[in-house]
Amino acid sequence: MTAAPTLEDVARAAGVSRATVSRVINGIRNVDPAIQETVRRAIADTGYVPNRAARSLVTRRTGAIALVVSGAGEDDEANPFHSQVFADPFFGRVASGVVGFLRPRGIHPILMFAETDEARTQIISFLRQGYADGAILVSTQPHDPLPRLLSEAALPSVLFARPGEAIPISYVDVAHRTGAKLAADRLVARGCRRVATIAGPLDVLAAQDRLAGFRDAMAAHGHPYIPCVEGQFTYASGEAAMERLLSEHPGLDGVFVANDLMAQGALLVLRHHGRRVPEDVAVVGFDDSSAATASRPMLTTIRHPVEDMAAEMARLLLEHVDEPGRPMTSVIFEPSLVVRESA
Amino acid sequence: MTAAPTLEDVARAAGVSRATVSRVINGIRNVDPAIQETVRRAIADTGYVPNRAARSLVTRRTGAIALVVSGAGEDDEANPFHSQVFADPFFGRVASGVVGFLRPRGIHPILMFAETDEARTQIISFLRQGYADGAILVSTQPHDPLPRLLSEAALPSVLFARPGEAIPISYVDVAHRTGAKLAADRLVARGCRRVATIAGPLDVLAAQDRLAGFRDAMAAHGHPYIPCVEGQFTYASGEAAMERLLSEHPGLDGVFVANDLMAQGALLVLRHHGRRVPEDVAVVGFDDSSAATASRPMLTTIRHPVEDMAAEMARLLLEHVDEPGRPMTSVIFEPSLVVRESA
DNA sequence: CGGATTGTGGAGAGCGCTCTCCCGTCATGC
DNA sequence: GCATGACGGGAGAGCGCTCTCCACAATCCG
Repeated sequence: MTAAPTLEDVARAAGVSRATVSRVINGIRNVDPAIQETVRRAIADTGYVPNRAARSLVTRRTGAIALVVSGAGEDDEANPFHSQVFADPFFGRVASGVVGFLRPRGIHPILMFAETDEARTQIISFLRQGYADGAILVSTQPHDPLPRLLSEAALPSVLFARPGEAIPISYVDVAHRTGAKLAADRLVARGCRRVATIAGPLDVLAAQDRLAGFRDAMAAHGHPYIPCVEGQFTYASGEAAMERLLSEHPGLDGVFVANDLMAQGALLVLRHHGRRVPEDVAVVGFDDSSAATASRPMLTTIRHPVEDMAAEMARLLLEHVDEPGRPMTSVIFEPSLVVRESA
Repeated sequence: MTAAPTLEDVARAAGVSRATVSRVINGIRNVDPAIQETVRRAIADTGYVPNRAARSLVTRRTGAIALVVSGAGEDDEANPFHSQVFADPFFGRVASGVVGFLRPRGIHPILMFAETDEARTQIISFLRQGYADGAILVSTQPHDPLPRLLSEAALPSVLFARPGEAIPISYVDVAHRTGAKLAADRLVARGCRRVATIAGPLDVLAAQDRLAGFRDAMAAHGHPYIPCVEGQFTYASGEAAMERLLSEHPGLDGVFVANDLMAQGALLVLRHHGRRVPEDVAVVGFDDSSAATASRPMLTTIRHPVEDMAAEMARLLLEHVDEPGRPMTSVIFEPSLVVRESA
């Protein structure tokens, strides 16, 4: 195999200078149409393909972006973090949204996983080396250090969900309060009178917002006091919270659970106590995750427009890459109610 | 923000030449330990990170590889190809296997989708530009042109499954005949005496091998004639094939179906005809896809070691990248029987 | 009609790195 | 003793591209 043709070769074939060929390729400045035509033919004849490394070297752009999934799953040999991520339909929706936006623009995402501090450091180093121009970060961990690291390294990046600490970084999020209100409206519309809620860990912003939103909406419906038990967004904590709620408020007829996983646990406990769902107790979850359709009865829940949010992340990121000085932005999306069986 | 430090800066700080710093970083040739130490300190002090573009330019390596999913799904606005891919657990297993191998080596895959000829051409162009050193290709389409394009462009690549045409390209595959034999053994062991099979489209190699392997194994068990109906690997074709089989051989008591999707269709038809599975008719599928656990009764099926296969693809690819002249290789994996409810 | 302005192409300087030479310094062997 | 070679370091030539600067021609305006 002979060496790949370079700009120089094309220029020689077309009888022009290297600069002119570059201009034609990049469509920068005006070039005489006749010369353009000659150059294009020369490119086709030589089978020229621009060398990305050389271009990157001078433009300081790679034309690639990283899709980073950060979190702290129980990472072990048999079931590593990345495998858990792929098994989660949420990630599929994010990736699909990102790809949908980036692909028409000729950009392909680089997949990275950050489940340990070492991995996170490595990712920052990779980005600084210029493997990608920026990062789209999906964090499954409440106090992820990666947003801060990205921000400090001044790497263009966009997060899914508002960061826990106040970090100058762009993000997209869902209107948690509106979602909680949808849940409240649904429960009230079904005629629930004694409503309680299982909140997420209250050091997580999303959990705070969902609780506050739910309480506000219920208050507006004339229910100023809503019993609440805090959970940890896990299945087991959902069970425990439901047990407690049931023992303290045996007469309840409606529960808003701050995520589907806990709701799934709550459903099980309700059944053990002989409560029928939704006849005796209506349950509304949050997230529309796979747990929502996996549980019996299937969960009525609040759905994020994940694909749209992911596409918006990609759009924001490209803006930041193109215009480094640009101020940080956040875009909030409206969730919707998905009615299934549980409420 | 000041400009990122370069090798030159580090060299100056350490009081050595650029070449020496480069040698320390790349661990090439011997460098005096004292000088090494000085250089390392200088690197830490300056916060130096090598520039990938510059390195790529001279080494002609990117240190990145592409994970390409090619196919021809019904791609439309509402449900684009990439979204179908992410929804498929098979892809998740492949990606997970690839990532598991590549990540410890500091390599992150670039995700690419090729569902149209245009996309395929673009991918070849991307690879030729040096976005990645090679490609891992998972093709969901029997007569995919991409393997040939990759081979012709002399791009290091490894396929999942043997290509339809004879193309000089490395691949990993599963021993379809062995898998079919496992199915035959299972049916015979359950006492099935009147066994039939639903094959895949016989222009697909895998389908041919599964059929041939099944017939050979059944012949060895003393059943030289096995009725067969050809399907298209789709749910609907599985239904149609089962209908036909049942009408032509109403007394059958065992079916080997060449993939799970068709088996799922077959199961439904058997139920409609009042046959109990597995009591009246035992059914064995192939692939251990999500359809296997989604169907009722759950399918006994043949499982590929997908993660291992994917990791092997990555390993082979890196070999090809490191040693361009290396002959094409194929690695065949042994499938296993997963016993569930249907047989 | 002259000077200013605009439009178009070429020359050439790097971008930051690797890697081939080359040179000086020792240890080695006859 | 000196030729020989091994070893460790420096000098510098590019890798292929973009982009600034410059030259030149054509157009414009007063």
